[in-house]
Order: sequence, then structure tokens, then C-alpha cells
Amino acid sequence: MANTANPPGLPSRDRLITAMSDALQRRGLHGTGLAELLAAADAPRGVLYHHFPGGKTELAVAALGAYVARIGQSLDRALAGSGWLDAPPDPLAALADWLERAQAHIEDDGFTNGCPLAVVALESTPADVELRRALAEAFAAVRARIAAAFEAAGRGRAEADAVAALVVAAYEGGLLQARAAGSLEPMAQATGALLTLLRAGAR
Amino acid sequence: MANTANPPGLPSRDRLITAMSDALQRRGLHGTGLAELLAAADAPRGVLYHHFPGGKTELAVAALGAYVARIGQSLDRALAGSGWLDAPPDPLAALADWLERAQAHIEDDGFTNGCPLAVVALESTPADVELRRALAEAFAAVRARIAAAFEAAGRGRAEADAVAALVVAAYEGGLLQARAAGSLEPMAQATGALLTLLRAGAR
Amino acid sequence: MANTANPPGLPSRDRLITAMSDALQRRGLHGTGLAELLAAADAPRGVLYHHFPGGKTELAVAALGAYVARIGQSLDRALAGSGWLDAPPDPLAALADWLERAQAHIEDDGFTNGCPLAVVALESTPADVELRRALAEAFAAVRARIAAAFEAAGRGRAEADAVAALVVAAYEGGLLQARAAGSLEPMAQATGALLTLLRAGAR
Amino acid sequence: MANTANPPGLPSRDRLITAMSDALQRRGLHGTGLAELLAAADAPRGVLYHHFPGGKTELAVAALGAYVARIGQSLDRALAGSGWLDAPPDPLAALADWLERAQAHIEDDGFTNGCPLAVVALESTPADVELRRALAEAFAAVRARIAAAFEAAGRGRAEADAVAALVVAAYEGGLLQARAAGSLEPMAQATGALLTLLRAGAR
DNA sequence: ACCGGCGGGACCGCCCGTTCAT
DNA sequence: ATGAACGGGCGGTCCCGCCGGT
Repeated sequence: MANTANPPGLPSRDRLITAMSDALQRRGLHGTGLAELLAAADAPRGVLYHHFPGGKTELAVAALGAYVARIGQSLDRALAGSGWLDAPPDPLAALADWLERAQAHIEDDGFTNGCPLAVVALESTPADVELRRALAEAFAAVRARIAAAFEAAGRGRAEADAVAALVVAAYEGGLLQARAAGSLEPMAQATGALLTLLRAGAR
Repeated sequence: MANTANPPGLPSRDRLITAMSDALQRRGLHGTGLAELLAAADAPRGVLYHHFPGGKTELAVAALGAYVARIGQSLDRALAGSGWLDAPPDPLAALADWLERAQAHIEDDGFTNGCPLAVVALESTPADVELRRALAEAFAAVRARIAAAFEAAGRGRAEADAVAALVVAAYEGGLLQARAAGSLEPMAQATGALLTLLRAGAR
Repeated sequence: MANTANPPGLPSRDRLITAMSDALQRRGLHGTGLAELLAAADAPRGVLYHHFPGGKTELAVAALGAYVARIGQSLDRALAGSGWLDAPPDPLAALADWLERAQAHIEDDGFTNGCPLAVVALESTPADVELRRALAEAFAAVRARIAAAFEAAGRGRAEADAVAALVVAAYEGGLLQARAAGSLEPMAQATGALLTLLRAGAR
Repeated sequence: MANTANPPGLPSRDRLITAMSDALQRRGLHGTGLAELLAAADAPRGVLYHHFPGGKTELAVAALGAYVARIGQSLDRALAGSGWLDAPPDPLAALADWLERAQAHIEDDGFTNGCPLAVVALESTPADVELRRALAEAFAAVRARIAAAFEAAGRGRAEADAVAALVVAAYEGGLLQARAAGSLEPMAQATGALLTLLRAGAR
């Protein structure tokens, strides 16, 4: 989510994935040329097709995978740490914290970075099967993680799933409005309203 | 929002705008070539730069403007018609209706069409000043329309604004997840949860 | 030769000619688009083809004609004024003066303006008949004017013609080197050497 | 200087340079499209930007460099061979020979080929920094070569430099008039007058 | 395992010329 | 006599994918 610099110590495969992940957040898939990726990763043309025979698309899929893995861990840490000893965890507080930190990052880098999942979701067509499959899995995984936390906190399965979808939607839709506005305000409003409503609903 | 066919009766300028609007919903700005726009609008290359000296970007700005005008009218009709005679209007019911119809459309066309505002918001960078300005105004206008309805229904100004941001976010974030999933479910869950929470909050 | 501003008082036909003359001196014929000419002349597209049905080429021919007329007058004034009362005129001194003033202009505008005749001569091919005819006449007229002055000063016809050709060549070739160097030096050297040699030859 | 055919044995990079050099002599930089260059060099579009990332301009710079190298060698051969055994070399005779041969070529190809240095000097603006730098170096190198010969023949440094500038100017300005006239005459007159004056000046 | 070179298609922008209403 | 709209062709640039050679 932050604007990751590209440490030259990593293998070129990883550097390519990082570069693609970064580029997706900034300009999306079609707005990103291989040349800039290769330059950013300081890799020659050949290694891309060595590691990713499927070319640009396969690299994008890998970048999406890496991104979900990273965000999944981040959520896990936040939601798991929300309970104290045996006390029941409070996913709302954890979520509020997580969103707070995320928004701080977003504001810090001046709204240059969006969500790679979201851009690709909007740039791809149903014909882009690999991308769409990766996206479907990615979003499902994130929602599942959040839904599990709400279920563990006592909400029903269906309600937890719905709330998870709304949480993700509020994040993505808020971030997107923040980028458009060049200001955190709409995102802060959206997530704020969401948390208020959820807290009220939790009674 | 639906996939508008391009009536040859309209002037070429309008046909270009329609074509761009359509293309943005499908593949985004960078994924759309001028060739396909011109083919869809049945227009030669020269007329584009005659009507839009700023080229692709200026056309995109125009398309975003046309889109927001269209959706603004749609919202106006829905939210204005929600009151019956002198009875106080019910924005929640109106919104539910509107979302219902929108989702029906989205499912019907097989998730080929997203929101042009959202794609461009994610594909553009802060350096794309014209686009970002257009987007900022567009989203602000939509939020204002929704917020006004909630304010008219008795909510405070700040709360109405926040709720409006969340409504837009839920729509955009839900649509985006639906496209990724190739299924309406996540969007239905997100909007469903939103309406449930809002109804509960309204008491 | 100087960088002529475009007084809005003149008829549009003349403004176009001035604009073309200017542009030729800066970027040549192929480097100049009609759009910038029309903008510089503040004229709509239609008037160009009204006054110059032959389009860009015809306008260029007219600009070349206007340029020779202007430079011809300038030479006439310089060479005619070189004699005092009934004393025999001294074309060398007149030429030296003229070249001096020309070079001052050239240096002043930072080598942005070259000679329109020269550029077109080098950009055109034998197939560009109208241009080549205009150029042939233009250069011949200039040479004739100079040759006449030398003949009047007592040189033989053939020698005067040859010297005139050399004078023109030294001017054009010097100017061209000055542009390339971004410095007046090569032109000053060339014209200086020319005048020295001519003075020595005149004894 | 002559219209070089393009031997398919050479690497594509060299074929492109040759093609550009040729085209510059005929129609100048702006009058030359990449398509014809690529066709003449029998090269696909990609290789141009592989070898010349700076595009057309970088190729033009390379072509200017190749041209000046070629003409430099030609001058070296002519001027070096002008002395016999220990006899002092006669640059005037060598120059006369060289100009004779050059003009024969020029007349033979029907004034289709000019000097690539000259066209670019007149088509470029001070803003075209790479081109102008290349041109400055190119002309300076040619003048230096000629000046050295005159200095070796006993003329002073400053005089030799000035004469060299005049020689180059007479060549360029003469060639340019010949193209315009469609006849060698003006160039023959200019170079003839130059040599006469120089011989007289040398005593 | 790497990498420079190649291939040619497609990108967006602008070109110059014409037409048809004023 | 003006000027807006049109017409497509061509401008230079950069694209992504694939080979050879090492």
C-alpha cells in the first residue's frame, strides 16, 4: 500500500513484481508499459519472459497475488490482535485502527497510490480470464478474512459476509473518491459513516 | 449506465462522447484506443481534434461530464419522486429502488460496464490535472445530490455528507467487486448491508 | 530579415504572407504547419484557400516573392546611395555597410531567422516546380541587382556576375554557418574575408 | 555526396544512417518521413528506436556525423596530396580540384542532393539543441581542416580561419543557388570568383 | 540463465485540403 | 468572404512478444 522502493538486493523476479504492483497502483495496467517496469526493476527484457512466460498479464497476476498476501497479513495482524487474552475480540476497533493507518499512508503519498485490485477490476473485461480469476480470488480472500472476524465476534454468517463486502466496498470506493478529490475527506467520511453505523448496529 | 447504442442521427461530436463513455466503462481510459472510438462513432480522425483540440483527454473529460449529467438526472428523478404529495420524502426507499434498478442493469450486461468515473479515478495520476478536476467535480456533484436528499429528510449536514460519501463508496466499491467476481453477489451484499444499517440508524 | 511582428491592421492576405515568411526563416517549409500560420495571422482556414487556391505552396511562393521585393529595395537603397553627387558609386563600401547591418540584425534575434530562399532551396526537390521557379527568379534578381552595381563601378559583365554570385553565396553560406554555430563569428569571417579580397582585387 | 545506394550487407543501423543522410540531402529533415527511411533501409520500425532511442533526431545527428566524417576524409585526401615531395603544398590548386569534382557530381545527379549540414542548419531552431551542437561541431571541423591547409601554406592563423569560413560559405551558398537555378552556373560563378580572388590575394 | 537485438503493429496527434452553410 | 465541420492519411513514438547468441 505504501510506495515501496525497490531494493536491488532482491532477485529480479521479485523486483519485477514489486515494480508492477507499484505501477498498477499509480496508472493501472494499460497505462503501464513494460519498458518502465523493466527500468524500475533494472532488469533486461529477457528475464521477464523467462520468469513470466505469459508476459505482462502473468506478471500482473503475480503482482495481484503478492498484494493480497501482503494485505491479508496486515489484516490478520490487526484483527487477531484485537482481543486481549481470552476476552472476545472487537473487530470494529481493529478495523477502525487499520483504516486509520491506511488513510494516513494514502494521504502521505499524495493520493498517488490506489488499490491494484480495484484498477484491474475496472480495466479488465470478462474476456481477461486470468486476471478476473485472480481478482475474484483476491477479493474473496479479503472479504473472508474480514467476515471471519465479524463471525468470531458473534454475528451470523450471512450478516458477516454482507458487512465484509460493505467494508471492502467502503474502502475501495472511499479511496477512489479520495484520489479523485485529491483529498482524504470523502474517504474519511465514508469510513467514518461506516464505522458509526456498524457501531450503532452492534449495539 | 447501460450499453448505449450509437444512433447515427446525432452529430459526430455527441457520437464521440457516447463512444468514449462506453469505452471507459468497459476498458478504461488507457485501454481504449482512438481507433475503436472513431469506429464506434463512425467518425474520421480529423473531427475528433476539431471538436476536442485537447485530444483524448478532453474527450474523456467531456464523457465524464455527460455521464455525471445523466446519472444526476436519474438520481434527481428517483429522489424527488420519493415523497408523495406533502408527505416527507423517504430517501432510503428511493435509494433502495435506484440501487435495485442499477444492479439489474449491471447483471444484465454481464458486468461489462463499470463506472467511468471510477476507472479514470484509478487510472489517472495527480499529474492529470484536467481529468482529476473533472472527477473531483463529478463526484462532489453526485455526493451533493444524495446528501441534499438526506438533509431534506432530517439528517444533519455533516451526517448527510458522510452518508452520501458512503453511499457512493458502496456503489463504486460494490460494482468493482461484482466485476471482479463476475457475479452480482458482493455488490448486493454491500448495498444490502448499507441499506440495513441506514434503516436501523434512521430508526 | 528582422523578425516582423504581425500588425492586425493589414488585410489577412498580407498577414498570411508575413506569417509564412517568418516561419520559413525559422523552421523551413516542411517544418511549418498551416495551423500555426493561421494562428499567427489570426485568420480562419477558409481565407487561405480563398486567397491562395494553390494552398501552402502558393502561399510560400508569395512569401518568397515578398521577401525578394523587400530585400531588393533594401539593396537598391544601399547601393544607389553609395555615390555622392556625380562621384562614381563605391559598391564595396555600400555592400560592407549592408552586410554590417544585416549581421547586426541576425545577431540580435539570436540566430532564429535565416533566409527563406535558402531553406526552401534546400528543402525542395526538382519536382517542386513552382517553388523552384520562384527561387530561380528570386536569386537571379538579387544577383542581377548586385552585379549591376559592380558593372556600374567599372567591372566587366562576366566578372560582375561572378562576383555577385559569390557575394550571395557568402551571405547565405555565412548565415547558415552562423545559425549552426549559434555565433556570428563564421559569418563575420566569411564576409570579412570576402570584402578584403574584393578590395584587394579592386586595387 | 552522391546518391548512395544501400548495400543490404551492412547492419541495419548503418543502413538507417545512410538512408537518413540521403534523405536530408534531398528533402531535409522535416520533409523526410520515417516510413521512407525505413523502406530505404529495409528495416522495421522497432530497430530504429532500438539503435536510436532519441528517435529521428538522434538518427539525424548520427547521419550528420557520418557525413562530416566522409567529407573530412575527402578533404584530407585532396589537401594532403597537394604537395609534391618536399615542395610546399598548394591548397588553392587542391581546393580547385576538389570543388571541380564536387560540382561534377552535383550536376550529374541533377541537383537532387544538397548538403545535409546546410538544410538542417536552416530547418532547425536554437531549441533543437542536439542538432545545433552536432552542426556546430561539424562545420567547425570542416573549417578547421581547410584553415590548417592554408596555414600550412603560410597564411596567418586568423586569415586562414577567415578564408576557410569563406570557402565553406561559397560552397554552401553556391550549391544552394545551383539547386534553386537548376543549373550549375551560379555555383561555378561563385567558386570561380572565389578562386580567382584567392589566387590574386596569394600573389 | 541471461540479454541485446529484432519485428512490425498500434498508439495518439496533426497534417493539408475540401465542403457547405452562411 | 467567412468559418465551422469534415475527411482520412501520415507524422513520430512506443508497444509487447520473440528470438538469436552467448
